Amino acid sequence: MADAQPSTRLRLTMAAAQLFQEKGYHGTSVADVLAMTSLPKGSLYHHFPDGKADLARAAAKLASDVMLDIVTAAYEPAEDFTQGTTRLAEKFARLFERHAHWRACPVQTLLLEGPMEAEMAPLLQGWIDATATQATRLGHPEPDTAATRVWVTLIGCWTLADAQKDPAPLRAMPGLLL
Amino acid sequence: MADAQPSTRLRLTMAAAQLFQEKGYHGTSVADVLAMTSLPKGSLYHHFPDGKADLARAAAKLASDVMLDIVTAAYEPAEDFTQGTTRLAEKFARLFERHAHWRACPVQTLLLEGPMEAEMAPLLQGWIDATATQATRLGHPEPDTAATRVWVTLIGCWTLADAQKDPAPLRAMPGLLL
DNA sequence: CTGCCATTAGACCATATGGTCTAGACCAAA
DNA sequence: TTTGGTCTAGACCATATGGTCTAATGGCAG
Repeated sequence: MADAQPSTRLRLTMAAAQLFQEKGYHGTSVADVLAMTSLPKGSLYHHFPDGKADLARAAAKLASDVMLDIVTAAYEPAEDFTQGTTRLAEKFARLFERHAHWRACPVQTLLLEGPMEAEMAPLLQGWIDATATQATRLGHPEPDTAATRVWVTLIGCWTLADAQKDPAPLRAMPGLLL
Repeated sequence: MADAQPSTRLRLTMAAAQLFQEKGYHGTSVADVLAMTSLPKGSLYHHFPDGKADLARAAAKLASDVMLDIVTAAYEPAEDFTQGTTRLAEKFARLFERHAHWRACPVQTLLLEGPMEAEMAPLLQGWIDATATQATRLGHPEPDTAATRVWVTLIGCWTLADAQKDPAPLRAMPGLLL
């Protein structure tokens, strides 16, 4: 007891986020989402009248918010920007090790295929902006450039880690920025 | 007259490479490939008995070979490694501008979704190795590290460029390595 | 209790998709 | 010319998929 299950809408969104992250937009069927949540079709089309695309939007938003939380959690306790970046990379490396769907950046598949490629840019930019804010707070002289460098390198390392099925490139990432 | 169309097998492979690069494995149907080549189904399943997966393998190999050619063409005439890297980034930026399917790294979608994720790692590694060879030839002190850094940063910049629909991050990429 | 509304439930449908199969065209060797 | 193999052609099939529709269900305001 005390299950306190999240709302139906949130359950669908979370399952969808996980599946899209892992298998991409076209690789995930609405039946997959339904199976993972044990919910009937009616619920899905009630909460997301536009169906799969609608669900993908919500999932991307959710995933992006999680990313923002991770950025904050990484940099907030850090003493300087470099240390925060190292904490960030370590967090992603841990997630990579523990959960199959974290083997790829949450939004990468949705960015590459599927009907909402265009909507992904602001999300990615949001992560960069949040990182730049932290860089400013930590006294970095060029916050925007630094934040962009972090994310560009992070995404590249993530891709390499995915290919190698090994989080090592993620952990090596802060070293590449020096 | 002097059309000299490539073989049926090659036509299929090229079309598949382009479509997979653009829309991913699940986002591309065999009907799409057939439509692009104006070939009947029988030809496809004659040359690729295992169907779509078989075709994807050939397409990935072809795309990878093209990448290796581009690496060679970029570094061969260069005077030093940095100059070669700049030439490489510029080549991809040009392709990005001219062809829709070059908006993403050829192998990225196949790496993230589809049945042959595992087979992508050696291809990516091949590009890194080829780059390392060039780095050695050009007298770089740490060829392996340098080559890895180039590709990690390149892929990250490519992703950002895709999101922003602007090749600027690709052109800015060599500057990030200094 | 009653009526209303949001939600759940899942049968049902049209289409898209990957794949098979048989018939025939083409071509080179005998 | 015949024969045998390769390749083209596309009709055909089973299944998967996204989406619709109507019928319950449950809680809550009156």
